[in-house]
Amino acid sequence: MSKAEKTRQYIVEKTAPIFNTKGFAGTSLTDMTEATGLTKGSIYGNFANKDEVALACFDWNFKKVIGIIESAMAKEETYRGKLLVYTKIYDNFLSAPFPTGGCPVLNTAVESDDTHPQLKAKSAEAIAGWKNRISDILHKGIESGEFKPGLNIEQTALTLIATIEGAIMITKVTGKLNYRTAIVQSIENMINKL
Amino acid sequence: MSKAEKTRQYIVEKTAPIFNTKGFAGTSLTDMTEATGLTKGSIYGNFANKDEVALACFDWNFKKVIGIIESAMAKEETYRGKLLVYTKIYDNFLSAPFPTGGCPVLNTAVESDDTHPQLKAKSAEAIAGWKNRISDILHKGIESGEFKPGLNIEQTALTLIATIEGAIMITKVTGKLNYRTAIVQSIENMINKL
DNA sequence: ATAAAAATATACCGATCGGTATATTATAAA
DNA sequence: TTTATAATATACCGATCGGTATATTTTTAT
Repeated sequence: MSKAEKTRQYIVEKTAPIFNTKGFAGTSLTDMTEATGLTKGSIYGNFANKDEVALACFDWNFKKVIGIIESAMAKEETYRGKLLVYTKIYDNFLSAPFPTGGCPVLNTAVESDDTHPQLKAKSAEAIAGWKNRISDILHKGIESGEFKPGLNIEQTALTLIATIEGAIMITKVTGKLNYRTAIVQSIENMINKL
Repeated sequence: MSKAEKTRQYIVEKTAPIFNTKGFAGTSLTDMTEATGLTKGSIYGNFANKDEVALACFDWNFKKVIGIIESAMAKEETYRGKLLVYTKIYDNFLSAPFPTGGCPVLNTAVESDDTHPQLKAKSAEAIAGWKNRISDILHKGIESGEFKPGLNIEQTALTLIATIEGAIMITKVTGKLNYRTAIVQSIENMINKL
């Protein structure tokens, strides 16, 4: 890894939490120089503009989430157990090692859908990938006889994602942990009925 | 209504769609003067600062949503029918007369939860009110014998809200209307099983 | 160790940011 | 119709915005 690659990585690590909390429009170059201890010249020697940093930060934040989920799923033997990872892990969604600022998909999607085509595309791609991963689990679970054969795979996957993201939004803005508990309960019920 | 009150109202009407699409940080005073045809002096003669305009705009956008839902619910005779209004109305969520930019609760909650305490408080209040309105319907529906007596009211209300908001986020960012249809289907199933 | 190349810092750009003091115009009461 | 007052426009403030040309320093390959 060259010096430039290390610095690129370092910039992303330091600024990703800022973009995920303040958003793209709310994050300034000054925020970025203060967080990294680098100068504008250094940052712009490694990235073409603010947009490129934000895009790299989204990837970084999203990969972080994926990594946490995938590694937890790997420990589960049943497909139902794998799906329940979402409810288990979600209890720590507002604390480390999850990205500071909450779910990057939710944050980025909501800010960018009318304002930033590139970030919007990345969010949409993230959701599509997430949907496919759940669909894959559901498919295998049906084949193995764990889930009912009649279930609508895509509908179930999308509903799971929608409910999880809605729960994150509600919990973060109200600060009510019992709200989270209630919704997570519903998700568990949903998964256990598959 | 005095001239000033009219102007205040006019400013809110014209800028509310901008705040709801670009967000608080993404909306500039220039956006506001261009949308209203007024000058900074005029706007700041009616509002103390940008924050106050944004807060008034949130109220305006949210009341608009409430109004649409309440009037549709009034036409329904059953409590199940009232709940199903959410699924029916949601099919038009991305078009008029809904606020430009989508659901103001979702948009404002996600942007403000780590950045703007006043807007955060308003979003949280909106969700609390929404939860109470659904809870009220569920309660009356149980009393009338329409819904099963054993159901968890708060949990059901919160799950409904979470799924609806998640669906809006997913639909807006992916642009896939069939995703919306699928999730709305799930919500309908949920309501019909109450 | 040296020289070429790459990475970083300095110093600056014009534009726009949110906000305001003051002058002008329009409103409303007498 | 006049006059006091309220509402709006003008012109400007310092600060910050995202971005860049150039100088300096640090890597890296020889």
